Amino acid sequence: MNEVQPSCPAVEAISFLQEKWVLYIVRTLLDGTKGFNEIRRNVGNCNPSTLSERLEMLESEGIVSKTVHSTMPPRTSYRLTCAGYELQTVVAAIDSWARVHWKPVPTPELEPA
Amino acid sequence: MNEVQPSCPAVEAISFLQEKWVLYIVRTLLDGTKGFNEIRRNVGNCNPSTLSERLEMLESEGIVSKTVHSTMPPRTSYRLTCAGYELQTVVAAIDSWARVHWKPVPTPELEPA
DNA sequence: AATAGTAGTATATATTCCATAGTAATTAAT
DNA sequence: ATTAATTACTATGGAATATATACTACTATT
Repeated sequence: MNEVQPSCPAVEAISFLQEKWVLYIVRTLLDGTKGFNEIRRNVGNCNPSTLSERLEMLESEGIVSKTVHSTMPPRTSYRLTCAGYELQTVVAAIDSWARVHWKPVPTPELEPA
Repeated sequence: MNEVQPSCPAVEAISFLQEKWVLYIVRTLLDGTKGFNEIRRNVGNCNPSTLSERLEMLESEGIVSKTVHSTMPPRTSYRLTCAGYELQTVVAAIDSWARVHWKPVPTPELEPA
């Protein structure tokens, strides 16, 4: 049943959601419009070439929309489209799964000397 | 809010869910127990070294459990743990998002000669 | 008796990712 | 007033990751 059939919607969706940084990017944009470097930081310091490539592809997939406010000095902003915003259900599912199933590594108590 | 904080559950979860092939592997195992090559095929022909590495990590994360039935000839099976099975909510969220938002590339009609 | 299938591992190559530097102009700090 | 930091990227070369392919020893099917 859940095999990879070429044009199954879920397969296509997974194929871009699984690309490195994408879920983090979507997740942080759920908080609102942000600039390039802001995303970069919020996402955990993605390298700029990679982020640039990911954002372009998300734009072409209709998940993210980009607005250039000025070229020099550069000032741009990225936001989720409606379709992109609805990925919040996916992020929420991950989040609640993680809250239940994530066993945090126990922080070792500092032994008093 | 949704920034990458080191030990936030969602961040940890995304960090392995985003690894290549992982979502496909989980998705296909939702259908039940499967062998190595079966997963490999169902997932879209993942290369064996990569699949092996991914399955090991999913096992160590407690998402997948492995049973060796015989070593020679090799016969092994993989299945989701309870925690792994509950990732179905994530897969379901992706699936329903995709059904709504995936615009299939229109197959061009064959022109009659 | 020959063929295909099992679960991987090993190796060499291809693809992807990363750190770093650099751009020109504005703003914040000193 | 001068300096430093910040903006959005691109370019480059090196590092990490993924890939195709061959291989194993044994069984089940043809």
